[in-house]
Amino acid sequence: MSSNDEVREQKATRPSPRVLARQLDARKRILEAARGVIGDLGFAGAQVATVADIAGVATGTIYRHFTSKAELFSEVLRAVCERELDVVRAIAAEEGRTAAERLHDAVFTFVARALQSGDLAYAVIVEPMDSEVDHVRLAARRGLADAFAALIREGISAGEYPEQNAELRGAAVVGAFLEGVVHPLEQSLLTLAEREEVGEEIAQFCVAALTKRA
Amino acid sequence: MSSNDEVREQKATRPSPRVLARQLDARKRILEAARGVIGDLGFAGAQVATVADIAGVATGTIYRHFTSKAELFSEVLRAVCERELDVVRAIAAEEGRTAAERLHDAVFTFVARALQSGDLAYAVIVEPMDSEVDHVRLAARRGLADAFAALIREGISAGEYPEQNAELRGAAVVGAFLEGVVHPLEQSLLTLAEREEVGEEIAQFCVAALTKRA
DNA sequence: ACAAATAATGAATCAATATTCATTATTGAA
DNA sequence: TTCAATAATGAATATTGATTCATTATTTGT
Repeated sequence: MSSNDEVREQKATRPSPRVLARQLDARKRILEAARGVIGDLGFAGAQVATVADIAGVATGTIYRHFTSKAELFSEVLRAVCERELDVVRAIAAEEGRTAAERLHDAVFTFVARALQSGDLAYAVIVEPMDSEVDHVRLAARRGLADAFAALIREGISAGEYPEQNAELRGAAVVGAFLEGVVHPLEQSLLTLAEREEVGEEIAQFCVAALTKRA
Repeated sequence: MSSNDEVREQKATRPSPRVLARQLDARKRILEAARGVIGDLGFAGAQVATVADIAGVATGTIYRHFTSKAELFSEVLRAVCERELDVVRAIAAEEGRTAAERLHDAVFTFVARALQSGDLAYAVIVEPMDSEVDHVRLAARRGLADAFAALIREGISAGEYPEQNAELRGAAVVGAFLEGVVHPLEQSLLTLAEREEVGEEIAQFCVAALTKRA
């Protein structure tokens, strides 16, 4: 059957050699460009054509890597959120420290990092876009809330905290520090010292919130 | 000059009698319809034509009352937010109770009311729409944050709370209870008892958060 | 009741971009 | 080097729903 009379169709070019690398690179450039555009113009000013321009590819090329604008931006958002979630999880998993200490550090670190990233954090946390993209944002919040809920449960087991609704309080902790990030962002850029001051204040707020009232 | 030769243009119809009332009514119906649509379909499904249908007017009529879709929905959002803000302010201003008690009640009440309103609360708190509408949402959050910041300052003055960044913590309180509202909403409708349980948990969380750690 | 004026209507238009796809450039095997 | 196949391009198209506005219905003052 190799000498089939329909051989014409058999020619075929193999998938790729270094072309694959080039494509991978283009994909990466597109994602980077998208992240940059979100940071500079927010979701509001993020057009596919702009991203293509900055990435140095044609508009149509973006659709060879992503099925839609929403998918592209979802991917960006997911990546950003996942990195932050990993940081939080890593701190939460540190050994030899109380749950309260780790919770404090996780909040402090998240806030300080977010304040440093400036407008990108704003877009990630609150700026609306597509409902598909928004779904990613909600998932990220849920991920954070779950991580903190787990930490709270640990604290309860260890006797550091009184019995309480860990799920709900995990969500409240997330709400508190996200708003704590957005609030200063609406003013202006902060210095390192200011960022740490905000992070510390919010972290103390969250730790205290889990302690039983008199 | 009353017998001017250009009198034709002078005829004129007076502004209105009961027509004014009818217009006022239409305006109210449009706002109510818009609020209803937001509750049922969210901002996502909120089309001008749908609102017009429900209000019983033509699409074009909406533009005789509001300059744009964004203005219409901004107005709805503003009204909803203002009512809630008034409730919070009223509780914050009650006399003969500690700042902590009033703060507790304000949070409890806000959460319980929001959970009762269901999807409307969701849309008001987190669902994205127009950037103009979003501006109203942010303003409302700031309004709430300011109200709580004032309450915290009062608590500090009264010696109930230690020295702290009232601005920032006010924002954190708002973030905490808004997320506390959204979190349960993502699941299902709650009974009165459940709503109060959530409200109580979040209120305790917020009050505790303002107390200095050991 | 009539005419001038205003109000309401809703189908047609517009706008803003995401998405497509015919065309052109590149690539890989013979 | 040549050719078939794949990749990239970006101008043209499609979509979606807000907004307009010519037309029709109501009002008001005489």
